[in-house]
Amino acid sequence: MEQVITRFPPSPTGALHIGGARTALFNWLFARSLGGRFVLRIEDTDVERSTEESVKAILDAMEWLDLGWDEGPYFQTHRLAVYRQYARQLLDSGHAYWCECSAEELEVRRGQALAEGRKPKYDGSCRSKGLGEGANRVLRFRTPETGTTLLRDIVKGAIEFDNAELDDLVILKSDGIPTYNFAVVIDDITMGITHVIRGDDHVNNTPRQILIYRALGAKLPEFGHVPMIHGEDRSPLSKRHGATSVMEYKRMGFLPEALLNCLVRLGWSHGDQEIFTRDELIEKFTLENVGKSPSIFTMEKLLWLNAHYIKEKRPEELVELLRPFAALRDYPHKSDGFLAGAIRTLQPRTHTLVEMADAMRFYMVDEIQFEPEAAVKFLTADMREVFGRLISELSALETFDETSLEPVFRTTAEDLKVKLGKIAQPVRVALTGGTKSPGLFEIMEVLGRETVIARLKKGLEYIAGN
RNA sequence: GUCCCCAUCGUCUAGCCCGGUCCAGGACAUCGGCCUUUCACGCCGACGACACCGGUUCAAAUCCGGUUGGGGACGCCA
Repeated sequence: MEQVITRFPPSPTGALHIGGARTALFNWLFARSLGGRFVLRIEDTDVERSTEESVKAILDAMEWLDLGWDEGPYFQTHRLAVYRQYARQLLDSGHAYWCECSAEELEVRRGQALAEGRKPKYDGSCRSKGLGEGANRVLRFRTPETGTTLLRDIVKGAIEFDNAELDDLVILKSDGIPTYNFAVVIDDITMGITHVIRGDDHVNNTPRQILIYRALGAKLPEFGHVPMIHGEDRSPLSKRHGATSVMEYKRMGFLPEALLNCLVRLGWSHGDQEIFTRDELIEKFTLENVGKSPSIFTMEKLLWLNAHYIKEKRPEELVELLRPFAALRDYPHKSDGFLAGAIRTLQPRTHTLVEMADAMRFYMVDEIQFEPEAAVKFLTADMREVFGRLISELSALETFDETSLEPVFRTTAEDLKVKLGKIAQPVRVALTGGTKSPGLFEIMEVLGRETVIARLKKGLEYIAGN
């Protein structure tokens, strides 16, 4: 069987967004699952809007998501000679002709047609003029005026188009640069693409592209049009829906595996399974299980998935991942071992790396701030005795860890005839500044005896000062 | 306007192709409970959907037609 080759062809007019990332993911998964190749191609024929920065941003995002490509990145602007050669072939075989209608003129005609409720298609006025190449002329494809073109789509099924609905599309602009519909076909042919997996906003382009394949006598690839991703208002995801760029999710503290897992489940499913490892996805992904209807992207499940992956990570890995987020805060330097210990206690209770970086504040700073309300409520005079007793017990403790700490608190509580819960909250406030935190004993083990005692004394000072 | 696509809980979806096992299953979110030194995690439970109308059939979420709703395309953008 012939080797599968898929491609992801972003146009570098902005960052890699959620929708594009999912398309890339599907192509990547499809190729990987079948032992095929995955090609990255930059569609930069829109010279006006394409930028270097966008190229870099897209590559960075692909890298962050770890969607590696086997070929490319190819740039369409580097392949102009190839397109011209095929355009020539089309011209020579009578499948294309030069057109002298100006862009302005066409704009007017289009406006009129729309206003009159007609389909705004090119009227074919230069079709039989037999024009040659010249300044300000574009090359148009001669679309058959009758008949139908059938698209057998892997996800949508068979779709038939009336050729009469199509018009003579421009394939070479007046500056000699190919248009999208032409360049894609030539690239997909010459790069040996076997499966074109893309957003279903392209289904209407497909019959035009199929016609070009035919005119060139080229073999058709398989097509799979996946539904688009929408925002909560059911319109296609765009800037006004908030974060749409992949890298924004990185900045918000999401893990790539969580984003990927979230994206793959938008439109695709494998029974009731929600969590997939990369290998599982490669093993289980099929185009047949891609749905036909558009889906809405929300952060709810992403947050849950991210929390899940954070819980699963080794604390040591999280130390690395957290570094850039910690650097954004005024934290003093701490050893990796200390960091790993702190992180381990935070893992079950944070959804994002940003949350975690914030939550670890009390581990990091030398002087913690008491939340006023918490201090007033828990750092009360009756805690004097408790704290005093704790400080001396703790100082005398041989080993200072979770298991040795617990009995100290239990016996102290018993001796002083109070419930453990009664002394836990005040200690928590003294240690962390607030009323919510990881388990008391795990915190203490991470913080270490010295810091714990120092903070208990600070608590005592606060009590004395009131 | 013309053409194309889509339609199951608030959201992501299973089931639909090959009608009965579905008074529709899972997950997220929400609410309640358990666990518990707080907050979480975890566990248990609740809420909650086949867009509508008609047809075919002994039987329809599943097949057919229409309606409505949503989306896409109609560029010398991609």
